[in-house]
Amino acid sequence: MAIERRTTRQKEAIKSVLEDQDGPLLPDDIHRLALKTVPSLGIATVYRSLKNLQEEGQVCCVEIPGQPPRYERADKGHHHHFHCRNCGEVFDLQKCVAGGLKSLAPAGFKVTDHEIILYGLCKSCAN
Amino acid sequence: MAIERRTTRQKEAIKSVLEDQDGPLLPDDIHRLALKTVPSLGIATVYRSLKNLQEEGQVCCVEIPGQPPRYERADKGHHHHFHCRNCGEVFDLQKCVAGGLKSLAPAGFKVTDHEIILYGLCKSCAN
DNA sequence: TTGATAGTGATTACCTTTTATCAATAGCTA
DNA sequence: TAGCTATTGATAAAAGGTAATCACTATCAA
Repeated sequence: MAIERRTTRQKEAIKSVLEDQDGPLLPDDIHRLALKTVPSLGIATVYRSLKNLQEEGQVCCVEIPGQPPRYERADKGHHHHFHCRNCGEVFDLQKCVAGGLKSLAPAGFKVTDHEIILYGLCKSCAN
Repeated sequence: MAIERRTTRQKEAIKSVLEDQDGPLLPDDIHRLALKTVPSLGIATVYRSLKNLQEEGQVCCVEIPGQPPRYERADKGHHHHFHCRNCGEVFDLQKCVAGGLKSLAPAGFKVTDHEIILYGLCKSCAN
């Protein structure tokens, strides 16, 4: 039988952080932000909750090459990311130029999926 | 003063593997392949050599999200990669549709660089 | 050929992120 | 409210990849 789920301040705080997010966050960022609501929150609970939220399909994982996984709400639809080389923050991009991408693959290859990451300087770091 | 570099069977074997490569390889792959030439080759030497070759600009690092770094020759020019979800192998793509990518970034952001990764099934795994 | 020393290989240590442990706490149902 | 048990938090420990150590080997200039 499925395990009974209980509502806790910790889970609510973590979900709230993810709902307010502007781009994908590191577990540590989520921890730091949720501590404002639940000062006793442990990092283990953050990892546990992220795992559960992922299984429930509420949260998805964003991976930037060479970096640990970040997490964001799963209801944002298809989009990609911008990684600032100065401050390290990751931002969502609004549109996707997926058209033409499949033509990049060699003959016989089946493309199901793609990832685009832009690098550079974010607005704050560019000035 | 710069450290004197010596030519060794180990380094030659590793360079040879990288020259024959068809796509980026994991340190472990390089080790396994180079063992055919130098049966005593240790993994530490592979890491050391890759570091040196990178510093010398002969080799560059390819990172696929959620995976350890792979290495390939640095003389291939700008290109991207295809990652097979079945066998895990990474293949080079020939062309790049970088045009229009910069328009994805929000106003004020400075794009210097980009990464495109296609996912799916390679020729062998697709049939 | 020889000697100084760069390179090697086996191993251990390391680093960072993530998971397991376990006693204590706190939701929730009856 | 009581009691069962899911959840928590602190901590230890795992996992994975990479770098450091160190005695030994092998390259290369003289």
